[in-house]
Amino acid sequence: MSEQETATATGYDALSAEQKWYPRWESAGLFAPHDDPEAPLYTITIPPPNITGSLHMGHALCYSIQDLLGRYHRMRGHRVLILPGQDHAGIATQSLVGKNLKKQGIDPVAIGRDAFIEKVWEWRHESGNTILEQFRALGCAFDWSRLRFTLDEGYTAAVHKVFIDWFERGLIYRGMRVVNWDPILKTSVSDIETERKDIQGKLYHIRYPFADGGGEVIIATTRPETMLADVAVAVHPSDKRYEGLVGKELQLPLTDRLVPLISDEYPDPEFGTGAVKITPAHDPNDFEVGTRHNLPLLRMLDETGKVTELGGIYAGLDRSEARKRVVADLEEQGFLVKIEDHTIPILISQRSGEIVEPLASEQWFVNQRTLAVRAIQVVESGEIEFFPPRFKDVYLDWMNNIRDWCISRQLWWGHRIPIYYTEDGTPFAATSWEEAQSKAGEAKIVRQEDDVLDTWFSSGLWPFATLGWPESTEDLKTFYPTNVLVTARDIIYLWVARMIMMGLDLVDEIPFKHVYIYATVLTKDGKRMSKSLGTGIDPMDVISTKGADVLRYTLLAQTGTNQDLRYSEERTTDARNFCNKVWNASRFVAMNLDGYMPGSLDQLEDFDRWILHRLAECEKTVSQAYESYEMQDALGALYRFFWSELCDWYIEVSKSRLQNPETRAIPQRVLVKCLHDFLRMLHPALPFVSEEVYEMLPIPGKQPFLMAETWPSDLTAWWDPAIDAKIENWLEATRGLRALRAEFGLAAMKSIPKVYFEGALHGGEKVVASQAWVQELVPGKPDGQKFVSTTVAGIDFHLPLEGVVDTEKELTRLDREIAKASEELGKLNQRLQSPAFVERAKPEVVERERAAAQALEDKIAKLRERMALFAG
RNA sequence: GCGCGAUUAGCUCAGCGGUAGAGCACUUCGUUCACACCGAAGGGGUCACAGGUUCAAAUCCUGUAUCGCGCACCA
Repeated sequence: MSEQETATATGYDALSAEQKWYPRWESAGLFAPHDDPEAPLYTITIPPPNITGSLHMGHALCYSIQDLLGRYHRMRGHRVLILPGQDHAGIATQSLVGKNLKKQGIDPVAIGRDAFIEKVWEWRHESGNTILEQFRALGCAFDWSRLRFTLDEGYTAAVHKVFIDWFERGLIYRGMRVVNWDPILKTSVSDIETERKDIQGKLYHIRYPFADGGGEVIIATTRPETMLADVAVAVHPSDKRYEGLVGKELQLPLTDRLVPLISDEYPDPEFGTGAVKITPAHDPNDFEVGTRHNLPLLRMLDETGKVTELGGIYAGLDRSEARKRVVADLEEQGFLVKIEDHTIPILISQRSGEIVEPLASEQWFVNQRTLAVRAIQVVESGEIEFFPPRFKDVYLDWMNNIRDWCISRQLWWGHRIPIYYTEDGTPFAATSWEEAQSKAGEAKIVRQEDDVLDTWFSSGLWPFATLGWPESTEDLKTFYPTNVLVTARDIIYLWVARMIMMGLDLVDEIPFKHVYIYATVLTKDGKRMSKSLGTGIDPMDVISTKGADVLRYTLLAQTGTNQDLRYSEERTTDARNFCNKVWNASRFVAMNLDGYMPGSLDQLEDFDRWILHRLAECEKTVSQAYESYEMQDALGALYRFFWSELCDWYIEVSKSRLQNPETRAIPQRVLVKCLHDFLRMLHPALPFVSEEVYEMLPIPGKQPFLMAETWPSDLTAWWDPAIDAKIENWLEATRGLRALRAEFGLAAMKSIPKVYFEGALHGGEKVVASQAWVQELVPGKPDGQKFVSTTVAGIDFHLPLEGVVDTEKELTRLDREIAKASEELGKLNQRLQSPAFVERAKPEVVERERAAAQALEDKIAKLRERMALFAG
């Protein structure tokens, strides 16, 4: 499709409007919190995007929501702080800069740690702010004066303090554990940096003979090469097949090692032969078995994925080559029993694309068990609330089964672990070499720990370290705890849980009251957007061609407590049309304000009261929706109010009043009020178009910016269900009459002279006549003319037709109507004739059904009468 | 294997105990002085399936199926 985006003279030009407002808001100082100490507070510390990041659809949604919440609460008069910042993103940044250097022919390893880190800072200053600029384009009203970075000075001090504190409390320890090892990046990686995948692999069955020559045990493995580091074979204590054999020694093939047959709960007797080779250094389960049985820890792979000295003749081979050779040799020497096809689950490292190797290595850990206790409590008690609530269980489930957290990474970019070692390897935690030395006393400090901390360790401090913790700053005292954390569901464990634990432990208060988990943005086919498949849509393309409001509307109008939403091109058209409608209708109002005088809203007509009632209804829905993270309900209500109520009816009905200087004052005031309030309610979602329209209207008490306006507060006074019912009746009558016209080919808006009616319109004659394009609506029945009729909302309309009425056509129409009404009546009567219904249903329901049945009977009778007339 | 979500008009979704709704798409009509990025009218659904509760079920309960998402296991 050729998207000819040429704006017509009457079309809203989003792009130029959007460029205009952001700098104006910013220079007016609207992004920082005001300093009224009496005002309620509203704080969000935004999830810090990676410095390597650029805006994707998930971000666009996440930060639009936060901007919406900020703008909404700002209009509510709250003291709003939306604090932005960035994460240093250890692995992502290090591998990106490393790659860049290699492209320039520089070997990152060769230049050394300090020079490399300098290069990273250079990159960070030149290119690390992309996403912050994109937030501005999206319209995010964040307080840039408080921008934080997880590696800035104060933040680093906070990280050190936590580490030292926890180390000295014994919560942090160093130990040998099996971790996810990326052999390309040569570092441990967290679960979130890996992807689970099932691949078609093999299951190798290998014979391990007993050392005494008496028989054998057959084990099965998917990674045969790891046998080089086997230290035992385990069987389940209840497994009868191995009774009496436990304790005997097995000759480990291809080596000269003997390993014991041990008994442990871990093997599943149902699987394979029930015997499992135990390789503690290369499998987390085996590691635990090894610990239980005090088995040695042998490593047959080094940190680059090559076979170690332990592997003897295989030493130096790559892990995949080693597998081939081991299998070949096993086969040749008669140890290989069989090879089966087997689906095996593997972990792929996101950064390198390499298969993650479970590998034992020295790492630093946090024991989270004691930290978890309060973190569980505050969620169970509801002090912290999840939206949607179902994520509470997800969180609690993980917290209740919490494990130790591996916080060390073998990288250069990040917070270097503040541990210093003496000659004999004793670690001291300190903020500096000097401090460590003084803690060590006599012993001499000889080196600092090389590893850096997991990025989540520092981002876990985000809600308070950004506010100045550990210093007792004004910001910390004022803005902590924050109100809400808006984030994606895949980091509930890695980040949300950590912030809660850290906040409670370090600041002694919850970090936020609400956790809102937003929906995943999918493609129009409901698939995950994928960079490699090219199915991702760049939100910046949408912003630069259609505008940020369009992007925001498309996303926000589909999000609430759902878990996915589908992004599609078609929907951006809806958004554009809506912006255009808002702009055009407002322009129409602006053009019809000749002689406009602000003033009180008295001497209102029914229609004025009706639209004000609908406005009040709209406000109620919108504020409730904004408060409960149901953005789609808010946008739906705004759309309906504006398009289907204000434009389709109120403006149309008011046109004649607006043309007359005698009658125009009131509709002018009502229109200005409706637009004023509507724009205020729309602003949090679509800040640009609302601001642009606000500018062109002569609003009483107008502020320099819509953004600085307050939320409409006087609307409950206009609540009027009686008027609503009355007007709804007129509208229904109008629609019925229009339909009748259309049925007989009388084009819409083409005026016809006279229509008769029977029944009560309660003063709606003029409105119905004008909106159904009838010059005169007269009571009674036409005399001596051919006419057609309809009954709607309890009123009969008779439409005289000049010339010859198509008798056939009219009879068919009446017949169809009778059939329809009869069918409905049948259903109602069936219900009403059932004694159970009449006795047990609520009286008002029975009454309503009775009335409906009566109305249908009347209608059918009239239709029959007309048929008789026509037939005769 | 366990858990969570989804299943309603061609598409995207709302409704969550009282006669099936919206937007888009579709059909017909309309160059009307805010808007054709518009207006009017209209067609289109056994609410995944099977049981149950109830006077009444898209809506509550129990299963089943399909899709998606987690968690655990996988030698």
